[in-house]
Amino acid sequence: MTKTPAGHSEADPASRPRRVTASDVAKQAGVSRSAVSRAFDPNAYLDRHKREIILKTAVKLGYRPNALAASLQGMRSNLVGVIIGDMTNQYDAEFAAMLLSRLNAANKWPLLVGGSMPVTEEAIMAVLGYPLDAMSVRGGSLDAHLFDDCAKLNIPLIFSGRIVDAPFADCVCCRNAEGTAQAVDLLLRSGHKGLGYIGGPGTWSSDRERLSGVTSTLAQNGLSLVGQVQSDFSYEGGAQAAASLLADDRVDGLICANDAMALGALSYVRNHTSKTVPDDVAIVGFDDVSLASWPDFNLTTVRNPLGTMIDEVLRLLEARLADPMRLSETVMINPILKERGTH
Amino acid sequence: MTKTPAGHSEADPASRPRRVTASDVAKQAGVSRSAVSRAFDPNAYLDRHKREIILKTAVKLGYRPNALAASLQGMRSNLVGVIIGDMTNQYDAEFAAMLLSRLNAANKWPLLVGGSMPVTEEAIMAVLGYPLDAMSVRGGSLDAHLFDDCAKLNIPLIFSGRIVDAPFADCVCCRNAEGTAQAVDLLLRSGHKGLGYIGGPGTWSSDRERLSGVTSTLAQNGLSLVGQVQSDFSYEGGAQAAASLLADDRVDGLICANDAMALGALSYVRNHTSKTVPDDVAIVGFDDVSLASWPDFNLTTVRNPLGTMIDEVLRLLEARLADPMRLSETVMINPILKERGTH
DNA sequence: GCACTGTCTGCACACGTGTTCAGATACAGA
DNA sequence: TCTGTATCTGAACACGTGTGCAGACAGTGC
Repeated sequence: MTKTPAGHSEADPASRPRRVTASDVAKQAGVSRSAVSRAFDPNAYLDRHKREIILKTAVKLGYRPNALAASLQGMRSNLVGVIIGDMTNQYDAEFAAMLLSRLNAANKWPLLVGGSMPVTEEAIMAVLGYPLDAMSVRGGSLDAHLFDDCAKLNIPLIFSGRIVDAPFADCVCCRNAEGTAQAVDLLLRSGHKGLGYIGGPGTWSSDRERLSGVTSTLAQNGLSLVGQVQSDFSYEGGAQAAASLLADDRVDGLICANDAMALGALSYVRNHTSKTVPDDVAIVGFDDVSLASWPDFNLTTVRNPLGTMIDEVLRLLEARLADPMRLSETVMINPILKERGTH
Repeated sequence: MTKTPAGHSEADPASRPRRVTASDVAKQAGVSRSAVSRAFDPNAYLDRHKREIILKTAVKLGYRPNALAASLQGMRSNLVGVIIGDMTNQYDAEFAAMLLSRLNAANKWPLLVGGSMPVTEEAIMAVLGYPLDAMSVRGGSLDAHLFDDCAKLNIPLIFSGRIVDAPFADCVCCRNAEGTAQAVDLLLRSGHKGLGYIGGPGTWSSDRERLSGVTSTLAQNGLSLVGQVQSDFSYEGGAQAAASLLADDRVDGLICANDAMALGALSYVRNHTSKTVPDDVAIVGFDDVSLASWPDFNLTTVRNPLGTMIDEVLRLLEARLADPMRLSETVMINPILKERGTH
């Protein structure tokens, strides 16, 4: 751990584990460090010729202002924390892909928490150690005291797929109940009255909303669910749930809380029963992931509009950064029924 | 832009857009700022009682040491740049999901570039403005001068899915040619001799290697490709390519450079021809994404072992951080043929 | 009492940057 | 020559943190 300061020996640049600094550029170009700093600000007074020299030596040395040091001066860090659920889930992966590239395009740099494992609180705490401009939280369930921590650190929160009532927290969410209500209406119209529901674990509010859209619409028609299973949002889980629900011969329609489970159910019916879709069993999903429109599945589903969702997330983010004191805003997005071949 | 310093008025914490700082905690707890700093270092001398008080007020105020300010002192930033290709691609999404959560588990925080759009050079330059400990690059094609920039900034690079010869750059890559060679062998053994190849744009080395594995193995058997198409690694592209190749009746086997295209090809054969798989046409993919094993597809494919790949990426990362001067290491990973139902 | 050790503390510096501030230079107008 | 203005410059500060350093204090052995 000798930690040699390496004495600025220009001879062997590889032996210097330091980052190139503005002082290095200044020394090399024969100007003051302030001048280097000014060279990167188009509005600062600086001799045109001198600026040219500085920028040229900066390129030569590979200098790049340390964004972190800059953020100490009260500048924006342009870092945005992004808490992603389970990217092995199709919809979350598509959401992440789009959100991340949109953030990049807006010159914001996502610091990611999550991926395939459940997000731990230590992970969130660790990432709060960085001076984030904001944090985007996708679905999931987080302890409420996290909000307090973020509030104390002045880090605004933007939720998607979940409504949270907290100051300086904005939300964008799908009208889940309306979506599943439309799905039920569709199945009733196409003559399927023995409906089974494949839901998630019920821990997320959006999950519960989707269920309530089903039950209330059935109730309006004087009906109720024939069967109901809590599953795990996965393809395999959907297949298992379908197996259990279809053991009851009255079931001639399955409403699923997401597409992955709907695809699993569809696969189960095709490969493990003698029934046909949609004549014997209708299946409707939720989300409209790209797979749903593949001819192999051609799944009827409720579209949870990804683009609109992310447009709103970014709009809310910009608005919050522009005015940190603005009132919380919640945007509700209308789902769109996509009628394909499974109803 | 009045930029009020907000005069430390404890009355209205919401009007103070500053982050809670070690000095704030020190003032509140009646100790010196150094003591606060030491309270977070378990090995530092500090009165046990005093440490307790400090940690308690830190929690109350929501204090969290600014990791960025700490990184100025020569500490690791624990930030790792991650350049992801196209996460709407199945394999890349699975790769990203696993890599990101593994990084989290290792207390490294991924700063993401990319997602669904091609990665721009400006984006990479911008993210190099942060004091990254390292950068992980997945496949794709990046300008060589990027390597120079990283070298000048002392940011080690770790490539996956691509071999790059540069100092302080480590690589982990699949033996692509061997993988497609196994696939060709399999098809020849099962009696398919009229092979067509669906490749990528040919800009990535791994893409070219997969092709060469096909052609060389065919040559060893005195054969050659009946047809060949350059596509775009997508499901739709695969379907189109299959349509074009199968116009030639001699073609009774398709080797695809990735699973997405193989699934597209499979779908085309099923839905737009009278041929059956695998009797009339055999199809083999590459990667073994989770969809490939779904009963709906049951795709024979060459497994590009994700877990092993990422294990190695993390091992190389740790090794490089432990010894920045170590020689470049390239790890080659053996693909595994997964025989399912399409050959 | 003296020397020594182990524990504890605050001051002061360093890190790399943006920006203020006072001063310098050059040039125009009177 | 003097005043004023526009352009330019470097020193100095601030940001929030970790840590070296010197000193303080208490306890122990002689």
